[in-house]
Amino acid sequence: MNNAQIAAIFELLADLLEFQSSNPFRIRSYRNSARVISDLSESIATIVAESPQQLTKLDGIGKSLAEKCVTLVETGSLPQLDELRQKIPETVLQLLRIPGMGPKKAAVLYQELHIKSLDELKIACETGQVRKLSGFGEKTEQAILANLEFAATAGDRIYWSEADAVASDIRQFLLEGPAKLEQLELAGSYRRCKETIGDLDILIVSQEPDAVMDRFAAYPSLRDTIVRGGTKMSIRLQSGLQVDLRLVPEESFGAALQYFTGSKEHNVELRGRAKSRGLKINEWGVYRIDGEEETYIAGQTEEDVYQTLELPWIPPELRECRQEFLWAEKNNLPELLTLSEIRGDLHMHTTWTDGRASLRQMIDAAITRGLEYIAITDHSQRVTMANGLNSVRAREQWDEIDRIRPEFEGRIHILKGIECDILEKGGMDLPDDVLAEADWVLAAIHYGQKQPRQQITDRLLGAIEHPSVNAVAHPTGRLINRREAYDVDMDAVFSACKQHGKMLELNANPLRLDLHDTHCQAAVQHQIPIVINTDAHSVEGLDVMRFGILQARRAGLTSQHVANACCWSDFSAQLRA
DNA sequence: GCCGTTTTCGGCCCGACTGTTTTCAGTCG
Repeated sequence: MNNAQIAAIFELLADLLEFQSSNPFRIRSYRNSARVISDLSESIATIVAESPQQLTKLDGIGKSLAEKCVTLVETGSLPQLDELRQKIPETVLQLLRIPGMGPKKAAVLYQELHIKSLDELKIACETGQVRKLSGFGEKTEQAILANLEFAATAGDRIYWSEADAVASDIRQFLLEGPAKLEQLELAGSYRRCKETIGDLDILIVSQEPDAVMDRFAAYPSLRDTIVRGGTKMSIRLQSGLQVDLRLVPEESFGAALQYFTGSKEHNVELRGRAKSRGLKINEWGVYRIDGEEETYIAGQTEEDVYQTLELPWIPPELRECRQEFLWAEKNNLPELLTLSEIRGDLHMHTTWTDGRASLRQMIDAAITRGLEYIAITDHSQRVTMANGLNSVRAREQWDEIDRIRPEFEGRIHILKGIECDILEKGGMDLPDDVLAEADWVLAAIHYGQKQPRQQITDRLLGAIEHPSVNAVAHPTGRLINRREAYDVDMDAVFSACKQHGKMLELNANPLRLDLHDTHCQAAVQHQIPIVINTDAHSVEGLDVMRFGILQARRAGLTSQHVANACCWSDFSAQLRA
């Protein structure tokens, strides 16, 4: 049983306990542990095998949850979970996905009307049974009917890049409205630059709140208004995306921005720290508590809020309650990587295989984007679908690069590269003598992704040990929201990269973002250089670099950790070494 | 269920909005 599976079981337990209206803090413990376990780069199974007492050293995992981890690893099941499943059919959890439907209401529906699915709920609403229940009314019944269709998709998160496009559009729409806005900022997971976004949060300071909300209500792709109060309004777009808008006073803007940026876990930690100092933090500001008296002491800027806890401002990308408080306490926050620090891009395709732009077009586009060096890395022959290069064509392409290099002398350095497949049976897709002629070799798995853990791991280790390979491309193979990562022992991959001096790619494609941020952190701990590449299949594809940068920032990476943030002379020296 | 320089019990972040209620519970973020 791997970490993701254990985390999923703890999440399910939390859902089932919530449905039973168990102690909310107990539920939170399960959710916390799920988060900690899925963020962990070490495998729980390995810890259980080697030294199970280490489990309780993990933040948020105590005696009880540690025992459950051991049981799960050793038996693959959990008696407590089986018992709960006996009592509550898992399908009733669907009810919780309806906006406005929480555990209390869902439990009443299940207990009073024996409703176990969305279909049954629809019939009960249409026949007017729901309104008769205590605590329910006609409006609730109508709201359930109106929200039922969202239940199927609720919880679906969109890519950060998509959210960014929507956010920019709404921002512009609001700024162009008649109401004067003194401040406008997007908060939430969008501001933290998470891989995927559940909804958008907008904070505004304005003297004309009604006019702002009227403008918001007139947004062209609005589908309906969910709530509208004095300071808060929520809408749903036609795409299903929810957008929350909040109006805050000037003196609260920083506190609100901090609060609504989250993460929840970061805020819980922050408020705990405030409490121990006799302070209280909410979205309106920081208050000193003196008996019954509450005195506002800060809140206009985020810096002010952190300052009251003697902490420096923490970049939003780091606010996940991982290491940021430890860094901040020592005034040792990393100087996070920026796009302008990137000097090279070492993974891109051309019309020689499945790229849409020619070799020259890609080179020109890289120059336009200010890159100092690039590697042309078309697919190898195994990727037949993409017209992958065999030995002959690979050498032809490299000869072509040799021929045109002088034209670009002094403008850009071009590496003769290849994205060479790691074959299903193990080994590289091109002969050693061919690979030895390349300047830069990426090793990648495209086939046999469903193989068992040991087989995938062995294939990767074989590639890492190969003398011509420089880096592993998209090391886990996951596609966000579409395909799970293949099952691989990342600890073994890290050790092998460290031992053989190889790099790991952070693929900047917003669908991939592979390595995961926690893997990047683990790689840094192993002193493995990260190389952030676009994997561009077109000229425009080179522009996804910025998404890779955001991922790197969330991992706490600085230019020191990233190989292609080096200038050409340092990078080429590193290659020769 | 976790945690501890208020340490083995008693806390655990906090406020807005809605609908169903006559003062508040449930939900959400």
